[in-house]
Parts: sequence; structure tokens; C-alpha cells
Amino acid sequence: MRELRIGDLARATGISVETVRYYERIGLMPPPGRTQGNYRAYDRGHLERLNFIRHARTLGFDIAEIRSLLALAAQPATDCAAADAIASCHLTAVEAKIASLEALRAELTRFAGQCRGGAAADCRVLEVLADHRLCTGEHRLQTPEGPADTRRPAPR
Amino acid sequence: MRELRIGDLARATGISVETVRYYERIGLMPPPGRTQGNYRAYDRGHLERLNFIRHARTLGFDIAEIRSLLALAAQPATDCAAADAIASCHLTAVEAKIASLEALRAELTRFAGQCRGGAAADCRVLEVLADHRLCTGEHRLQTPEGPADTRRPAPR
DNA sequence: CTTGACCCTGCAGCCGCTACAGGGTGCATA
DNA sequence: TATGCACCCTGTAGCGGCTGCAGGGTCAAG
Repeated sequence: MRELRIGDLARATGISVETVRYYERIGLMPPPGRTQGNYRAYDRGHLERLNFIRHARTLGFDIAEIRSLLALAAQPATDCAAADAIASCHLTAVEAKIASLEALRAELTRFAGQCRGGAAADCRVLEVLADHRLCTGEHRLQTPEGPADTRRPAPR
Repeated sequence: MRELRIGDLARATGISVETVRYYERIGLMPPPGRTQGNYRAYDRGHLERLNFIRHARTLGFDIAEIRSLLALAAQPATDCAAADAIASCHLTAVEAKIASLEALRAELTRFAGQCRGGAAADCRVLEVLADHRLCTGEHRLQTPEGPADTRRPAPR
């Protein structure tokens, strides 16, 4: 099988050339051999490793986790429990993130899209942001009697 | 009401002192007045603005969105539709993120926590990462650094 | 007069890339 | 042989949204 240039590797995995070089720089990919013209020359092992990395990134594992998983995969005799622990821990984190985003969605649906076309002074969105207690269901305008913007305008 | 030091503002909003200074640096907070000892001196307007920012960040708005929302809030006469559009757009993004995380969770639950205590060579987690097609239900071993087999290289 | 809490500026680092600039290589075509 | 073009190289800087630190200044209490 022919040697692979970095662009071949990129096309084969869907990872950009710059990112492949970045992975090498941070030690996630081993430095490949070089051609006479100083081009990186990859083999099938590199391709498989990069695919492994891509799959793991797609699943949301961070670089440190991937490093550990690669180390475990490189030693087939070790106990698999460590790999399972990483995955389970990651699953828990994903579930937590989903929960917090769902809470966010609940709050946003409470006021987004409720525009009645009025002026900003009556805007439900801006009201809620100005006084977060409104999120809990109350509905009162917070703009004080004086103009809300006695402060200087934001620079820039 | 007394002037507020940056630490007072931080305590009152739950935003760190460093972050308040950062918001000033990027023009999200207007530069406050200074005391004789060159301390920042904030007033109630600053406190309200910072609370607005915190609420918006809590809801996941990014800095650019917050800048727009603040600009709209500062001009009570303008049409509120713009604010509503920002919020609705953000809601859509949140929903998309939830959907993609749920897909992730589905994949992860398919193999995380299935450790039978064996060696890494038989590890379901590492198998899946080495050959993502396994996610769809197949079950065959493929160590990433292992000897080249007859599997064809990934297309694309 | 000293202690300690607070404040100041400026800059570097985090993560995971991404995007240049400024040059070299390799192959097909005129 | 010359030319063009796609590809490759190194190095560096930037993104967003902070966070942390060094090395100093200020201020009120004891």
C-alpha cells in the first residue's frame, strides 16, 4: 500500500490538515516518517489511530480522555475497567449537560417568541434579563421611573 | 447610596472581580469613575447592567448577543422584535444542541458501562472507538495499533 | 507603624482548533 | 525546458470567555 500524504489522511478521516498537524504537535499523533522532500509519510497505523481519535471526538471525549483511551488500547493485556470508567464518566457528564440545557430551554420558551411587536420598553425578553426573578412566572415591568440609561453609553 | 468597589459588585452579582475587569476591557461594561486612589467606583446603574449580563450568560447568550440586547435595552423606543429574534434564535440553537447531545447519549449508553472485567483486547469501549461502524450494532475486534487487516480504507 | 484585605495593571494560559504568511516540492502540461 | 498549480512545510497569532498570577499600590483597623 502506498504511503499517505497528510492530505490523503485528512480526506480519509474528515479531519483537516491543520488539525492533523496540531494533533502531532500535542503528541496525540506520533510523528510520521518523512519523504525526501520533507513531506510527512503516513501508514495504515496512523490512519487507524486518527480514525480512533475522530470517533472519540465525535462522541465528545476530550483530548486527555482520548490520550488515556489510546494508551489503554495500545496495551491489550491491561484491565478494560479503566476504559469503561472513562466512558461511563463521560456519559454522566453528557447527561448532566443535557439536563442543564433542558432547564435553559424551559426558561427560554417562557419568554422567547412572545413578542407582540411593541417597543423595547415593554419587551418581555429585556424585562426578564433585567430582573431574573421574572423567570419564575411573575410579570412586572422593572424599568424604573427615571430613564434606565443615565450611565454613559458603552464605549466602542 | 455608597459607591461600590469592584469587590462589592462581584459579591453582589456572583461574577468574579477578574471577569468584571474583563467585561470592561472588552467594552461590555462601561469604564466606571475612579476614586482618588485609582479604585473603580461603581454605581447602581453598573450593578443593574452587570446583573443583566449575568442573567443573559446564565441563559447561554454569548457576548455578541448580550451586546445587542444591551443596546436594545438602552433605547426603549426601538422595536422589540430584534430582542425577540435574538432570544428565539438562541432557543433554536439550544434545542439543536440538546438534540445532538441526546444522540451522543444514545451512542454512549450503547457501550459504556458494559465492562465485563476482561482485558482491554476485548473491551467494548475500545472496539467501538476503533471501528465506529460497531455503533450500529455489529461486534468485531479491531485494535488501532494492530497489524493491518483486509479491511478497506475508509472512503471519502 | 504594621498588618492584612483589598485594589491596580499587564500579561500568560486554558481548550481545540483555525487561519494565515512566506516559503518549498512534485507533477502535468505547453 | 518552462510554467503553472496543487500540495506540502514551519511558525505564529487568533478565536471565546474567562482565569490566574506577578509585582506593585491603597486604605482602615489595631
